[in-house]
Amino acid sequence: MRLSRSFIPTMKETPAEAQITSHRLMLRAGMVRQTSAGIYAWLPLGLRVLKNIERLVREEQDAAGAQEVLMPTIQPAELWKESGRYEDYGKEMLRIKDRHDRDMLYGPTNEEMITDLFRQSVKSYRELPQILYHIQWKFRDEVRPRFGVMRGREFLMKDAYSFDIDHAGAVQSYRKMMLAYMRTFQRIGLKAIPMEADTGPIGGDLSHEFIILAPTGESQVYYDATFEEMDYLSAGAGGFSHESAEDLERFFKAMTTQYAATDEKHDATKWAMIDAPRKREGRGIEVGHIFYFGTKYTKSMGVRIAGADGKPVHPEMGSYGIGVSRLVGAVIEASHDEAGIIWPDSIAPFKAVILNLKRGDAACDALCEALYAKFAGTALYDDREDRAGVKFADADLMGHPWQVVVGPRGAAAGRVELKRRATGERVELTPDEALARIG
RNA sequence: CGGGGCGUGGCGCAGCCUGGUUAGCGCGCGUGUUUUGGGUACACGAGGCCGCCGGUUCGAAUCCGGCCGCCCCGACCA
Repeated sequence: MRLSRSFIPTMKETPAEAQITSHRLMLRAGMVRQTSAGIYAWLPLGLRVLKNIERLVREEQDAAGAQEVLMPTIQPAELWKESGRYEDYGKEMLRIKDRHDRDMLYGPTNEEMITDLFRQSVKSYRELPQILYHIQWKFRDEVRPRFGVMRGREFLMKDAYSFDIDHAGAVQSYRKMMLAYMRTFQRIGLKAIPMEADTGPIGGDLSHEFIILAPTGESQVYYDATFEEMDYLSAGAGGFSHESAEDLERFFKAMTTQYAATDEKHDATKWAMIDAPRKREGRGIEVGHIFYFGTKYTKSMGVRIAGADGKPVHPEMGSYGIGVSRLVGAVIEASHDEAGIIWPDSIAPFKAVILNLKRGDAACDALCEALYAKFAGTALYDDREDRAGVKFADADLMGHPWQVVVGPRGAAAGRVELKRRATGERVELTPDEALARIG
């Protein structure tokens, strides 16, 4: 994309409504614009990041054996009346009426709907286990939306639902999802820690929230450094496979025996027993939450399937959420500096930005065009007629992992400068060397 | 939902208390000159229902009332 032709409205100053870092940077970098309290429009740069996170989440869900579906945003109230949550959910649920005066709602979550879909088709234990997920916009009419996309009323969420014939199977599904989550967060470039959580309105008796560390987090968290040292992506010895019950068991044990707690569940006595150098504490942002809730919905909604002995059984369920749009803000909270955002390579909107420091200079223009063509759409080309300083500042602000700086001096000699955003390190290279380095 | 604050060109703000010419400043935007590796300088220019409705007044951005919107702190949440 050529910056001169793009819709990426960067700003030098921060709009007054934005207080926390990620919100300020997202507005300044031209990623989003607010349309109402807690409701945002995603502009090209922000949407690219959102899509990248969505892609990683999808890949890991698929790898764990979950199947993607897409449920509607608007749901009939009947399903919620059936489960009993139509009354329980309160004002957070946006209730609407259609032209026939039927009660509808904008989905805040999808347990009821997925359970309805399941009961329509699944009749036998032979068809289990099943894990279904979708990535869809949700609406929760928060009393007080804040922190930009991290606490919006409308948000993009990946929610998965597992169906198993018995408790043992449900636990297995739960562990699979937990592993998928740790892999997902690692790929996004985050250190996420699973912490035991209350189950809240969704109900159930086994639940973990996934928390990443960032100074602006909403709650105080404590955990053992072991979590940071683990590699959830490696396949060999020490790694974990979704397919192996032993691996999942070992993985789950590792996740639940090391100390990790939010301030609500913090146990000062246990904490005191941990070696000081292994203690990690700070503010945390919740980026995912998983629940096992057994037969809560299959009972209330009358779901029965044939068990092995031919007798009817209520399947056991779990649900698994990742705040996809929240992650965009959360990553920025965890990865930025004075100058702006620092994108992890895996979710960056562009691999690199090409800075043409002197548009109109034949050597610069030619070199930039050649580079831009080689990137084949994966780089942003700053071809604006602005001063070098403006381009440097915007490049840092937008946070591209690599900056390929093309100035008249270097261009004449066939050289460019490659800057790594995260470290600030710069090297002079030939264009081909730079391309190879970026990969 | 309790407490606090704010709404003035795209962004950041001043003006309001003490009503009175064409509503001002910085940034950004346009044109030109200048500068040419970290938000250059100068000149000229475009751009405003002063959140909305009503009231007071000869006269309202300014005073009064109502409404709407947004932000922050707290209680609550992916």
